[in-house]
Amino acid sequence: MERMTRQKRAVLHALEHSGRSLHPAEIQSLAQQEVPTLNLSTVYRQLKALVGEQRIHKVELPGQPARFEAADVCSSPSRADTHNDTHHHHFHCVLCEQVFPIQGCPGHMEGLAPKGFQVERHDLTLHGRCASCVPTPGRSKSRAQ
Amino acid sequence: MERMTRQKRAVLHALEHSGRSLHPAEIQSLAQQEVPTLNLSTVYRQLKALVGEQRIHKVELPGQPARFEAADVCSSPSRADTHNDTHHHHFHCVLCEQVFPIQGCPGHMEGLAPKGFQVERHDLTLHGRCASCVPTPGRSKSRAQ
DNA sequence: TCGCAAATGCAAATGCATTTGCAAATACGT
DNA sequence: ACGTATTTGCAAATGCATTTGCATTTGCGA
Repeated sequence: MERMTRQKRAVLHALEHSGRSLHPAEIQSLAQQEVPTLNLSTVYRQLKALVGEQRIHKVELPGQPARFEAADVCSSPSRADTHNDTHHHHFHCVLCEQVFPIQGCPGHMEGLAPKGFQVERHDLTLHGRCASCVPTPGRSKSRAQ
Repeated sequence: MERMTRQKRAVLHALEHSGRSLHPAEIQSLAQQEVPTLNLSTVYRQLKALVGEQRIHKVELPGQPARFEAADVCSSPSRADTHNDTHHHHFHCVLCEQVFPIQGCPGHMEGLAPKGFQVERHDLTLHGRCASCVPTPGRSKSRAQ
C-alpha cells in the first residue's frame, strides 16, 4: 500500500471534494466517476491505508456504520484554538442521511461527568435536517441518500 | 409478548438495578443470577418487547453495539427542566467499557449547526475513565469489562 | 386444575459491514 | 521499455449482532 494508484487517488479525491463524511459505498460511487471499475474491496483497502497515513479519519456516529472524512475537513476557517488540530463534531441529516462537519463545540464537558470520573474526549452529534432538506418551501432541492 | 415471565422480569430487574446502560450479553449474565437458564435469544426478544412498552430505551453509542437502559434512569434527582422526560447523555469508560448515564447537557446546540440547518436532537458521549478506573491509586478496585 | 396460546431454549439462519485468497493488471525503479 | 513486487477486481469467506424455526415448557384465564 505505497503506490499512488488511480483508485487510491480517486478515493482521496472523493473525500477531499465532498467536504463531508462519507461511508465506503458512498465513496465508491463518487470515486467511480474517476475510476468506473473501482471495487468496494479496494475502497476498503485504500481507506485503511489512508487512515494509517493520517490523510483521512474514521468517523463513528451512533447506530451507524463507519464513515470517513479528509483529515483537513473543518480546518478552513481561522483556527486559533487550544491545539491546532481539527476537533469538530457532526451534523447528521435524518432525511438525506448525509453527515456534515460542524465547527463549534460546547466545551467544558468535565463538569458533566460524575465525581471522580475523568473525561478524556467527547463526541457530539446533531440530528436534524440539512439546508437542502428543511421542510420550508424556500429552496426545494432535497436529494435523497 | 404480553405475559410476565420470570425471564422478562429478570431482564427488567437487571436493567433497573444496574443504573447504567447494558448490552444484551451483559444483561443476560446479570439476569442469569435470577434465571440461570436465560437464553440470549430470549433477552433479545424481551428487550424488543420492553422497548415497545416504553419500559426501557435503546442507547446507541459511536462505534458500539446497541445498549439498553431502564426508562427511568437519570430521573431520580429533582428535575424541573424544560420537559419532564429523561433527556440525558452518556459516559463511556474506555477501560472497563461500562456506560453510565450523566445528567447535565451543554444545551443550545442550534447555534452550532450551519445556516439553514434545523437541529432536532443531539447525542453527546463522554469518553474517559470512570471512578473505578481512574489511574489515581486512591481506590484501586477497577473491575474489567 | 385444565387447556392452550404465548414464551423459552437451542441451533441454525440472517443481514450487515468488512476482509481475504488468488489470478490478472499495473505502478514505478532501473 | 522491462521486470517484478504491489494492487486490483471478483467472489467467497469472516465476524459480528440479531433473528427465526420449532419442539417443549409455562403463564394465566376459565
